[in-house]
Amino acid sequence: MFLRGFVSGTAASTVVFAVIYASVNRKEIYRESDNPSFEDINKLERGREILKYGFPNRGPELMYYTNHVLAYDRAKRTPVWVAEHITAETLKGYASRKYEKFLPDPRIPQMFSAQNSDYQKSGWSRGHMSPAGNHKHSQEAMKDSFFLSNIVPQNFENNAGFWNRLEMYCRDLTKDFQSVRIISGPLVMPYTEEGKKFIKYQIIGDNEVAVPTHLYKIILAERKSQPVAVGVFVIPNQPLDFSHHLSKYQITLHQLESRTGIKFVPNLDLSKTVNLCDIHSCLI
DNA sequence: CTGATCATC
DNA sequence: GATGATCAG
Repeated sequence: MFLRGFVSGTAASTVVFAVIYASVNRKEIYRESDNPSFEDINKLERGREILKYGFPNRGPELMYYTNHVLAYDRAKRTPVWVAEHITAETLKGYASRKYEKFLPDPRIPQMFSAQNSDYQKSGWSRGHMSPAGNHKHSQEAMKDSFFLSNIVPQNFENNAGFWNRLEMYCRDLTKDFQSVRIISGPLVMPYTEEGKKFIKYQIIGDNEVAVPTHLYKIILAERKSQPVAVGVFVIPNQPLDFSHHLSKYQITLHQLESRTGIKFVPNLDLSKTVNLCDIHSCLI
């Protein structure tokens, strides 16, 4: 079974603590800024003068929806990451995707937003990060999931196949765990050429939506209010044979952090290679 | 479940 | 262009 290797992985516990401590750490930062020193006040006032007429604010603010939260990448016109929380209860219901269609997110300024026309005839399908199937308890929640802010250009066969199986696996986890939290997103991985590293990715449509080279999911399950299992998946955005072993697709926590914007605890060893699961045994 | 596409109004 | 039926993995 999937679960065995899943729970026992050493990287698993590392990421559990990383996710949990991230929020604690932010509170400490806020506490410091509540009581700034004189030097900090001088910097703040000087900074306000420097930035008097504005500045390019590229820090993605969190966007909250009925049943998911995301950070949006205005340059790539895709989410940076999408977070969700599912339980056996929230997966029940009769909400259906037949009532919904993909729409540009009205909360994203048009010049930074993807349009359906970008995807049509691009060769890439519109792939949910927070899946429609995770919002069956609420038609409104499902409607939110069809905003293009939750969508990434994804290989069609991968979307209907391997990625779909991974989403099904996440839902299955709620049978064994009281609660499952999932962070999903697109990833552009570098390649090496003549000893140098490069990043290259396709852009589609008039709005130049970025096609990721990979997709990832970070899964944290919970039992008796304790996180007891976690998995990190990084899979290429291409047709995948279910029987193929993905051990070669390894990634360090540092790479994951720098490419996704997800923040891990400061004292974590980010050079540690994440132990990717043996997908073959996972999904059967 | 995951999607696109085509006929129809 | 919107909608619903149909098709495919």
